[in-house]
Amino acid sequence: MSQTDTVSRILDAAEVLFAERGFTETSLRTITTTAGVNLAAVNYHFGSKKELIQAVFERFLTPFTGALAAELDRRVAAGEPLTVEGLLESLYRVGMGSLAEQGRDPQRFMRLLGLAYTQYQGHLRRFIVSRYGDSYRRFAGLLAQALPGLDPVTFYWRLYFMLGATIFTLSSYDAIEAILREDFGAQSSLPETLERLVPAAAAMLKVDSQ
Amino acid sequence: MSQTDTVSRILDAAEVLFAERGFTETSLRTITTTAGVNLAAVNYHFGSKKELIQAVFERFLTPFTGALAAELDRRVAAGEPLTVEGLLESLYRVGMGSLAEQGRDPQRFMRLLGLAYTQYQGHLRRFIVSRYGDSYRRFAGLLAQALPGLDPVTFYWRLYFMLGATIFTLSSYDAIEAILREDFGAQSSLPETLERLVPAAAAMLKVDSQ
DNA sequence: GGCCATACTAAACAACCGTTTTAAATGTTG
DNA sequence: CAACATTTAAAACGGTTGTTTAGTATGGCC
Repeated sequence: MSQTDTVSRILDAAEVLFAERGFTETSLRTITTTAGVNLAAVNYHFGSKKELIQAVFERFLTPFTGALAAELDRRVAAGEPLTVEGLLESLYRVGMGSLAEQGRDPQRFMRLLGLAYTQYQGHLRRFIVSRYGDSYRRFAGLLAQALPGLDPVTFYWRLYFMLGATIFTLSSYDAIEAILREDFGAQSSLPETLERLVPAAAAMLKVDSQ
Repeated sequence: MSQTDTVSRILDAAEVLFAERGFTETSLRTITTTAGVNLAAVNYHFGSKKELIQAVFERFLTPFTGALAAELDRRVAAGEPLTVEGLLESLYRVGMGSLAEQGRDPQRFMRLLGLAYTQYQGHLRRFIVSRYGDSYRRFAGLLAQALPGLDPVTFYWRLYFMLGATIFTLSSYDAIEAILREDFGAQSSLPETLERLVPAAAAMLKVDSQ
């Protein structure tokens, strides 16, 4: 078993288990046994549990923000007008695509993003902000440009409303979908849900202040 | 020290600490020492940590859903037309009021609600659904009536979008407010934020499907 | 005062946690 | 093949967790 094998087996198991139960609720022993590696391997390869958590986020946020930057570059270079709906579509499409092509589950990362906000892990928030703050600010800036005349404070509150609706809904996607399927017999796919989310989120961002 | 004293001191401490750090990250020893009671008191009065968590939720959800029911009754009895904005205002006003009058912090309960969704505590979700599911369904039903012609599946997805925006934003209210205050020097109160949230959430619910 | 149920306390319990240590195995390079 | 650095392995470390036990105090009632 080569090093990269052990490392990625740990990351794979940690990713799934963290998304399922959270960080504190997942022990290194659970991770290493489901990964089929020795307990001490985590501390050997990652140093500590904190650094393992950060590595899990790094592995999906780096390709994601990279793909988003490329997509935004492409649109800007092509001179396409950047509308609110267009930007949201880019965000969601890249989020789905950059993960799906690795055969990984988009909902899982939404759950992880939700945990990063909710859980009591100061180091994680600091890590994400310092590492990916620029990507966030660029997207937010373009979105603000697509909403001229909106005062900045209102814009940022609505940006958080939008993030909340997105992260919260998609991180519970499987549970919500199961409820709706049971109550209405109508099953909906993740792309369909995103097609519902784009106009709804756009309407929230664009509504005239009372 | 009377029984109710010890019980409510434990609940007070647990409420604050749970909201701050989550359930697993808060030990019974931390709770009991900040409450100034003996460690064994939790198991004596509540049975287990799980039941303490449920008791914390019961103490604020029961008055909240009660006040919401009364408010909805009042509006229905008065023959007031129930608009989307009106229902959201009722929801938020009751949420603020029923807690503020007890001198408790509304954001704290939003954080707890957010945790109930995010954290890996199956018993909690089951407890809340079985205990307060009726209140939820009544509010959702009235909101659906205020949105005639909207197909049910789309309505429910948007309801979750709205819940996500609300819970997510308000549970991180203090952090978001601090960021905006630093970047724009404009400080906003919780009522002001809810005034921004009502039209934004209403617009999301009401937007014509593409 | 004597009795009894309720409430509290101190101490110990077994189980689990993240991490470290020490040693064995493996792979790489001269 | 020998020497070396890297990786894996088993075992133990000290510390913390939720819970239980056994004993003490407290307050009301006959």
